[in-house]
Amino acid sequence: MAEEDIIRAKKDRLNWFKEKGIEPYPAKSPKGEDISKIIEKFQKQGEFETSVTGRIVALRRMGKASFGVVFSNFKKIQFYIKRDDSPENYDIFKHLDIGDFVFIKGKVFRTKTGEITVHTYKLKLLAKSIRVLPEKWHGLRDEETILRKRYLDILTNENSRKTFILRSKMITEIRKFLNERGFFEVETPILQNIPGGAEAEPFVTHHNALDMDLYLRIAPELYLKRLIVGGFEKVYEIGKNFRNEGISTKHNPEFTMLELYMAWADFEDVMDLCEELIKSVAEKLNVSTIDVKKPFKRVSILQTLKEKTGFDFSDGVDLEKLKQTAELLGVQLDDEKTPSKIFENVYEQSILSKIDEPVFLVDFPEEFSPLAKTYPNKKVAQRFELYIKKMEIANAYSELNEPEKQSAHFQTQVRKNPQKKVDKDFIEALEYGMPPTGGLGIGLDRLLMVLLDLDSIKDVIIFPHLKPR
RNA sequence: GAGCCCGUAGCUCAGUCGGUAGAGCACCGGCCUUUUAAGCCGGGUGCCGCUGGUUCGAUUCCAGCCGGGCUCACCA
Repeated sequence: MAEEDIIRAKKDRLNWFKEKGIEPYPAKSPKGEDISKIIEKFQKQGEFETSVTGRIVALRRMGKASFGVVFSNFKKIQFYIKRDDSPENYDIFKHLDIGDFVFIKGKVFRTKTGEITVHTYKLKLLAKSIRVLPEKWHGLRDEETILRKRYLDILTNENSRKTFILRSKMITEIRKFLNERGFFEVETPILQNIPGGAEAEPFVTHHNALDMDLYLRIAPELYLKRLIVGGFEKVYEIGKNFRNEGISTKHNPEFTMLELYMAWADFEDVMDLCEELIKSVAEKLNVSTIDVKKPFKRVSILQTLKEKTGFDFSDGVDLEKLKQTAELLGVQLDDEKTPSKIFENVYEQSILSKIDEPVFLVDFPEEFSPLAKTYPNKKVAQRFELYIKKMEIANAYSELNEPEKQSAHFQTQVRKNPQKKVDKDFIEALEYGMPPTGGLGIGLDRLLMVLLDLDSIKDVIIFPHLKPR
């Protein structure tokens, strides 16, 4: 039977209810007892009367008596219904389909094969389904359908469901961790006039009434630092960033970031906090992918390169020296690249390539870190990036709070890319004075990937971006 | 954006060295009052991703396109 015919058959049964004067999509719903509670209670006290609401996920009809399975709150319980108990109820039952939502009232008992079952004596339709759910045994396997029809994925695949439950728990635990330490949660603009705080291509949108283009934020950084200027000494934001670039197993055009800023702290204080935060979350989620006993490694990029090649970039980056470094280390450089890209390739291929465990890379050249403070008399940023399984998870600095220097860095960026604009308002905020501040950004999608040992960002984003069909 | 792989029924999957397809679940009809991947008897769903080409004949071979996966690039 073709899908169309199946849908027609289901609609026929839907109409049967209508013709009987039974509303197939009632607004009011009776409240059922939680399935896990029913099972618990039965194991303690034996038979009792109960009611359940849920979706029918299996039917075993046997003429004058039948079994089915209802599913609610991701728990299942079997029900039993017999014609002789109530021919009216049995008539309703005969017009139900897998996928329908029902209310069942009955007595909990144990069948002779040992299954805890609700012996139904009242049955009510709560919502009709007119489509075919994925197959009961294999569930939904097709990667594309899983992503496009996530509702069917979480309905049928327990692993997938668990991922998103853990995602929610992860974010809850992060909030708890930060709130307990006196951090203040804020929401800053997603629609921005000047997209700043990161090196990325923004999405452009348009405000009709003002007749002006706006940008979806690529980072909340510059706004959060304004709040430090304003006197909030520990602030954080959890929210989406939008970057108009390629999609991959590690990149979704919109992704969730945690950014936090704390006054009276530098990047090393933030490093301790970051490690503590991630270990605490790993413990709370009860995952074994992060060794919470072992301190995270700390590796200086510039020192390592100096040891390996003799080249020292702590007084600035020379493009020729950088290229020679790459060559010496056997780093593959495909085509024309920006110095910062070459540098990234160098440390990724020569330092990170062997390290799977969490590692803080420190000591980045100042010129690749326009928002970070440097060490005195050096061109080395006080910055770290946390890598786990070769994936960048976090990025942090001692925040640059010297307005002139920040302004100069912005102007350099504009010189390199005339599309960019200097955020003068941010500079002005710094001119009022910002205390010494440490800042941190953690990519939460990627953090979850690492915690759950998943290889694709699409597995941790409940509705990842896909091209329209 | 580039390379490689994939796309068969609503779902999970076979298959066709070129003669337009098949199994289980689901679905339809019948039997069945404690089943549980219920069972038994009968039914067989399909622009074989789309568009062209080669061919007497294409779901199969070839090309282009669409969608997905992986790798790379951009980036986080």
